[in-house]
Amino acid sequence: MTMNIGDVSRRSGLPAKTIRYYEEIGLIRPARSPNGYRSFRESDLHRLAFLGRARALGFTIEECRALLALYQDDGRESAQVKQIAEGHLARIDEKIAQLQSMRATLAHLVSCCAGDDRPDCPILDDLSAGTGNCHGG
Amino acid sequence: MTMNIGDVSRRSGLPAKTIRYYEEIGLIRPARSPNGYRSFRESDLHRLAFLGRARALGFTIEECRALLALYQDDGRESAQVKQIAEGHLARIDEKIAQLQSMRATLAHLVSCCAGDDRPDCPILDDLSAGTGNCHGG
DNA sequence: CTTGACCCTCCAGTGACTGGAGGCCCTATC
DNA sequence: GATAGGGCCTCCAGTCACTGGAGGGTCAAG
Repeated sequence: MTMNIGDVSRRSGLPAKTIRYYEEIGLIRPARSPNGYRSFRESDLHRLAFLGRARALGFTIEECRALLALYQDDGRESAQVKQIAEGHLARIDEKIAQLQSMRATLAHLVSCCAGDDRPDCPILDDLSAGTGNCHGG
Repeated sequence: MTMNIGDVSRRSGLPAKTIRYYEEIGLIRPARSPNGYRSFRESDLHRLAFLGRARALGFTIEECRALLALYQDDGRESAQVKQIAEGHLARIDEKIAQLQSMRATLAHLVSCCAGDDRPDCPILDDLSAGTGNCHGG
């Protein structure tokens, strides 16, 4: 009927530690067996799976909390959900842009570095001087 | 001749807190004035600028430590530097791929959501069921 | 002599877990 | 009845790279 933490861990793919943590911060409220063990129902598992997917999409814990609340709320407006998702999407785009900028600089420096047994290194030169370019420039 | 922390902060662009932290973890070793203030030389500032640029490229603190050590080491081989940079580049590529995958899923879901005052929401449907698709395919 | 800007140390918090110590519960086996 | 094992519990500490704040000393100007 109900499951122990190991069962929901296997079925949700979330580590038991993470599930305990989610309870601690109030994302789930599993019942307790007389022996003190957490006792999960299917609805708890469903909630955990929801959380696992939302986290896998990169939503923060607080966004997950908000999404869960909207999910439970029959009077929600889909605009509220969309707003959270769009905000997150914008954050992702920012991060991608930042990483791509790093990547470009770094790839250029790497391509300039001989990578042999001599000490000359355009990577260190750039970090040292901040010129931002090497021979291939 | 020497600078206080506020000066190097302005000239390096790093917050004073960060500079103190870098000292605490042994990345820099500024001298001290009789009054207890940190007393930075140009060489300290140079080191901090190096750190700032390396961090801006996303290197971890430990990688920065290794890069600084190589920078100081006349007997280095550029291959050592290149290896660190290539490792970091690979990590960046991984992160970009992961973010782009998230982005694709999320953008699709967002495009499927009406974002109006009705409760129906393909984003929540997906998080709830994990189907990974909505009407638009 | 006071104001204000600057500097100091130490402690706590961030996000989202993760690892580990120390100990209880339950089933199976000898 | 003792023991071995696996699973569960709580609580504390650590991760990464800072960041914020309390509480207090230092210094130049007016």
